[in-house]
Amino acid sequence: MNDSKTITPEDIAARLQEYSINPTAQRVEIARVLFSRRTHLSAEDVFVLVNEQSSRVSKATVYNTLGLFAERGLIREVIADPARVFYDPNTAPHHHFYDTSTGRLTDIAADKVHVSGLPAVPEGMDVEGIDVIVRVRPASVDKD
Amino acid sequence: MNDSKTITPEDIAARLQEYSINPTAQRVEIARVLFSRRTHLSAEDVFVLVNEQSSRVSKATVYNTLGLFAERGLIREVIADPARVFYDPNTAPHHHFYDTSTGRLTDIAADKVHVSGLPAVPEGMDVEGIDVIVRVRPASVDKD
DNA sequence: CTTAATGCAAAGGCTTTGCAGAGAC
DNA sequence: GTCTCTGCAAAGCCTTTGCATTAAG
Repeated sequence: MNDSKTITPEDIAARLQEYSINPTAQRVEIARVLFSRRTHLSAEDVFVLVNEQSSRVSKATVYNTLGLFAERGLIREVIADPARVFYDPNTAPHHHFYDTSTGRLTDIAADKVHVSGLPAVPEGMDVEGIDVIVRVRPASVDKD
Repeated sequence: MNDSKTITPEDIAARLQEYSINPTAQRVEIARVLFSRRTHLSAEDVFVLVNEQSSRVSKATVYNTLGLFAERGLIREVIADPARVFYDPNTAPHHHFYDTSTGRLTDIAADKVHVSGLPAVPEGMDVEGIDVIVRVRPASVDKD
């Protein structure tokens, strides 16, 4: 329970273990990058940031680790950009603005948003989550 | 305005022209595939379906044409599956169930759904659309 | 003839995979 | 020593692009 901006490797390791993830050095580094920025990062972003810091982590490990984190529920995949997956360390329910001109994502706090009138899910299905993506673009000042 | 299931090439051509799209043979074929199925089709799906029918259309043309259609507003891109873009001939506001185990999309009529409490969009931005994607998975009967 | 669209194949970007080597206990 | 993780490089998809050919008026 550390709610300041300083996150220690031990905090990270503990968190990984809560999600049944063996906290290896690389995984801790990757998690640290994610949780210290608290933004939407692509695998490439993570790869760059991790290698900027201390350890060397290969691309394969970055991809595998992000997949593992997402599968275990430590982070969330955001599918909004057709070209790449973003990983979001914020697993609390929330939504996104997606700027179609730049591909940039911005958070929308979920407590402000209410989605009503959704039909029952198909038989035998469980809801995993609800993504609300508000697609925005620069106003028509500069449209072509 | 033809609301029966039979869509003639002339209907299609007229519709393309409403969207300032020059109705070539290939484009009409592609549009026909989309509007006669009224489902979410990937570029690959369209490619297969178009070539099953009459004319031969290359993959490049399928991709370029789908992009053109989407850009002009004739169809809508649905970004829900990290692996491929789906194209939706239904441009009326509506939402989707996304089965994460199969990648299949199902429509949710928009008139049933109400999204409230969205914050104002960032300065200088216009809302292009709101996507609500309800991610579902088979209930825990058969989980692994 | 002139302009626009098509098709082929190559290239490009993101992601996954196979397998050998390194690390942890 | 055994089991797991990591890293490299190759391969796999989906999609885009360059350019010559073809179609349209």
